[in-house]
This record gives sequence, structure tokens and C-alpha cells, in this order.
Amino acid sequence: MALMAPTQQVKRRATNQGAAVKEALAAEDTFRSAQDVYATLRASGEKIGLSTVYRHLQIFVDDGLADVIHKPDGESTYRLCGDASTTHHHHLVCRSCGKAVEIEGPAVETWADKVAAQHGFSDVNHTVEIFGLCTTCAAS
Amino acid sequence: MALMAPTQQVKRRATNQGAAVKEALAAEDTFRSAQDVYATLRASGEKIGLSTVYRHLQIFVDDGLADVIHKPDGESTYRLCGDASTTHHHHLVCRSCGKAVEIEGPAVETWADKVAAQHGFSDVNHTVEIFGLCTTCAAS
DNA sequence: TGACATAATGAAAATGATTCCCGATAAGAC
DNA sequence: GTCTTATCGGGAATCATTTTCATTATGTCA
Repeated sequence: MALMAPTQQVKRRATNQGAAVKEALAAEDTFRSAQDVYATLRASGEKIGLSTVYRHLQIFVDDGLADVIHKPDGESTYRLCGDASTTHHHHLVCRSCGKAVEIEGPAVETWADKVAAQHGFSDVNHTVEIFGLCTTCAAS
Repeated sequence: MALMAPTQQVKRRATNQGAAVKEALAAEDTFRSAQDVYATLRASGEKIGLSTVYRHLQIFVDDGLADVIHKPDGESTYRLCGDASTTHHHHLVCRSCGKAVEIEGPAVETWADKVAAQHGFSDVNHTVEIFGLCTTCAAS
């Protein structure tokens, strides 16, 4: 019961910066790091601070608008998701360009829950990410 | 073809520090961070530097002796594994104490490969970790 | 066994992502 | 328009991890 509905929105002001961050993410279907988004925005002349980028990315995650993937090197990458609040899904991610495809695996969900239950674990969740090279990147 | 066999050992000297790090990991069946292992070793009077701990943990991973899990907060945790070189497996991890159980899911492996293939991804691998609270931690 | 080449070590400095701080700014309410 | 306060943002602070490099210790070979 420790989890609250991700759709539980908090009163939030509309700001240019917030919109800019969302647009930057929406512009591509790839997982992007905060540093990357920040650099892109600044490069396009946007007036925004690094802290603000981090703040909004975290807000998106809290509101269930974006998914996060923690890369092996420790960097966090974000991507907007269609309707994360209602659809639990995973990703097939290109480890070269970051392009991602949302995938579902009902069987995996039930398997995970069953395994956890067998070992007496409660309050379970899981992470499943598939990495590979997309056709474009594999060509180069 | 970029991957080499994890069992491909490199000439390596036997040192007290290396043994100490391995012992520290072997002492518990939980995923532990480098900082944690370092603190434990120093507390027990071991003469070892932080860099050395990091070095050996990485070596274990390279040699297929240990598995890594990158926690959401960015910290990497390590655990020795029975025979990682021959058995591909995943983990059911207690998010409170780090205790882990090795699990297998052949169905998940095939599913992952199939999904990747359907989208034209090559050179595929995946991460599957199940997090929860073990019975002990759930009680407190 | 003794000398040597060099892998391993570790203290300190460097790195890099992320968070914190706090005075300045601007969104929304009245 | 005025006011309240959420939001900004630049810079300092954290923190895990990596790098540097002079010192130490291991395995080898004579």
C-alpha cells in the first residue's frame, strides 16, 4: 500500500521551461539524459537552467508521463510515454542511439509475481529492459 | 562479435587485497556496493584502498564471477555468483536489505529474443530484476 | 635464493552526474 | 494591478567512481 496512483497530479504552474523540456522529449522517441536535453535546449537558444531540466524530468516521472532507464554507466535517461498511468510496459532499446520501442509481455508479469511469491517476497515490482542494436545502427 | 567469452581469464597476480574483497563478498548472499565492501574491510582492520576495492569488483565482473545491479540511485552493487559463466540467470532482490535469490526464466529469455528479432534488433541482451521485500524485512 | 620486470596498490586529485541553496523572477488568484 | 508563493537558475555541494602516479610486492628466471 505504499504506492500511490501515478496519476495523482499536484497543483502545478505552467511555465515556459516546463513546456520546453516536454517538447524536447517529445521531439524524439529515444531515451535521453538530462544533460543531453539541457544541451539541446541551450543550443536552440532556450533560456533554461540545468537544475530546472532535472526538476521537470523528475516531475514527469512522478506524474507517470515519462519512463526512466538507468544506463550501466549510471546516467539516467528519460522518455515520454503514451499513457504510462494505465499501461505497464517495458522497452526494447537501441544501446547505440537510444531509440526505444514500447513492448508488453503479460507472461513476464505473471512470471515475476509468481517467482516473488514463491520466495515470500512482497511489495514486488520489476525491471525488464531489452537492449540491442536497431537496424539503422547495426548497419554502421 | 564484439563480445568475448567471460571466461577468458587474463594473467592475474594473487594478492591479499584481491582475496579480501572476494571473501567480503562471499560472506553474504546480498548485493553490496563498493563503498559498503570498503567500509566493511576497513572496519575489520584490513589494509586496503578504495580504488583497489573498485578494481577487484570490476575484475570479478569481467571474469564472470560476479553480477552487478545498478540501483536506481546510481550506485552499483555486486554479488558473487555460483557459476555465472555457464548459467544465465536473473535475481529476485530485497530492496531493503539487498538479499538476493538467483532465479531462472527460460521463457523470458526466448520471449526477449523473439521480441527483439521482430523489431529487427540484433546483438541483443537484456536485464531482468525483480525487486520486493523479503519476509524478514517485510516484518519490520 | 637473488635480482628484475611489472602488475598491483592506495592516497589524493579529477571527473561527472545529480542535488542543494537561496535570492531573483514570474504565474495565478483576488 | 497587487500579492503570494511556486518556479527559476547559477553556483556550490555531494557522492560514487575513475584516474594518476609514485611506491610496493608478486611471479619469473637465472
